[in-house]
Amino acid sequence: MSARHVATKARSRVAPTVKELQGLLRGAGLRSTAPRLAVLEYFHSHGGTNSHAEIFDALHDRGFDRATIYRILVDLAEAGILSRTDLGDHVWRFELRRGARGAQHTEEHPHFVCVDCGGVSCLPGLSLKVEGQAKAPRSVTKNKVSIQLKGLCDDCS
Amino acid sequence: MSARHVATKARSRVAPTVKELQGLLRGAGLRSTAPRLAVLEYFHSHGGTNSHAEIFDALHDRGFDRATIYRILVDLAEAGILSRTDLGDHVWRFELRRGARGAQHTEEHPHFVCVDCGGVSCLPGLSLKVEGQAKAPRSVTKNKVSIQLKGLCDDCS
DNA sequence: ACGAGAAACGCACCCGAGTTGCATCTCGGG
DNA sequence: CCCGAGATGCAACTCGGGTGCGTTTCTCGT
Repeated sequence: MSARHVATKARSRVAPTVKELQGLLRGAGLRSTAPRLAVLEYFHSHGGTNSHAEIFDALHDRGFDRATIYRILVDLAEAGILSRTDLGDHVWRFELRRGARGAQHTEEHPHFVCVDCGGVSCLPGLSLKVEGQAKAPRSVTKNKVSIQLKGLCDDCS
Repeated sequence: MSARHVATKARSRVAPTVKELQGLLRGAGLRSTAPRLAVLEYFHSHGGTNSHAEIFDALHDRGFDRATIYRILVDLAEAGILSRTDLGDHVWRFELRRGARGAQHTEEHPHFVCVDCGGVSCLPGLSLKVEGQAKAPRSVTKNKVSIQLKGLCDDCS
C-alpha cells in the first residue's frame, strides 16, 4: 500500500550527509549524538509517518535503547524537527517537519488510515472544500485543523 | 460547545424514563441490563463527553465492575448509541450521538471534533478536493471514506 | 409459568504504549 | 585537556485499554 509510495519518494532524493544532520540538530540547540543521528537518518530514508515502535524495531540492533529512542522523538518534536501526530489509535506517530536540505519540509496534510490493515499514509495533495453557504468552525475555514480519513486502502478493498 | 452550551442543553430536556432507555437498547439489538441502563442514565444526566474512568468512578459504588463498564461503552459505541473519540491524549471519550438513534446517523459527511471540549459536530457542507496529480487510495477518490477534522471550535479558540 | 440458550456480568489478570529514576557516559565549549 | 550539563542505557513503573472464564441473567418460545 503505502510502502510502495514511500519507497518511490525516498529513491528520488539524495540522502543528506551526516554533517547536514549534525547541523540540523545543532541548529535546534540539540547535541549531535549517535542515537539522534540514527533517528534522523531513519526519517530521511523512510519518509512518511512512523511510530516509536517502528523506529525502535529498526534501530535496536545497533544497541539503541527503547526509552532513549522515545526521548529522542519527543525532543525532536519539541524542537520542531519532527511533528507528532495522533491518528486516533493511541499511538503517537512522527514525521519530518523541518529536515536537512529542506527536502522533507513537510506541511500539515491529511492522513489516511486503513480500517482493515491499519496502514497509514500521508495525502499531501488533498484539501478541504467548503461548499456554498456551508457553515464551519473558524479553524476549519482557516485550515487550522488536522484531517483524518478512514477507509479501506487499495490492497484491502 | 463549552460547558455553558452543554448545561443549556441538559436543562432544556426532560430526563428519559427507564422505559425509554430500555427501548433505546432493545432498538439497537442489545439487552436491557442494569449496568447498561445506569450508563445510559449517566450520559443523559451528565451530557458532554465522558471517559471510561469518569463513568466508572460514578457507578462503581453500585457494584458495577470496571471491565463491564468498559465493555458497555464499547458495545454502545458499536451500536451507534455513543460516539467514541480520542481528543489526542490517548483516552477514549464517549458521548451520546445526536438523536441517539445511531443507526440513522451516517458517515456520509465530515465530522469536526474540538480537541479542547470534545464537542462533535457534523459538517455536511464540506468535501474533499484532490489537487492536480495527487495520488490517493481509491476509497478516497470515490468518496468512500469517513472524514474527521480535529481542531478548536469557535467557543474554545 | 418455565426452561433453555446465549448474551452479559464480575473477578482476576494481562498488555502495550508511554514514561520515569538514576548511574554513567559523552558532547562541546572554554 | 577539563568540566559541566545534556544524553544515554538499564531497569522499572504507570495508565488506559483489553481478555479469559465461570456464573448470572435476560428474553424468547412453548
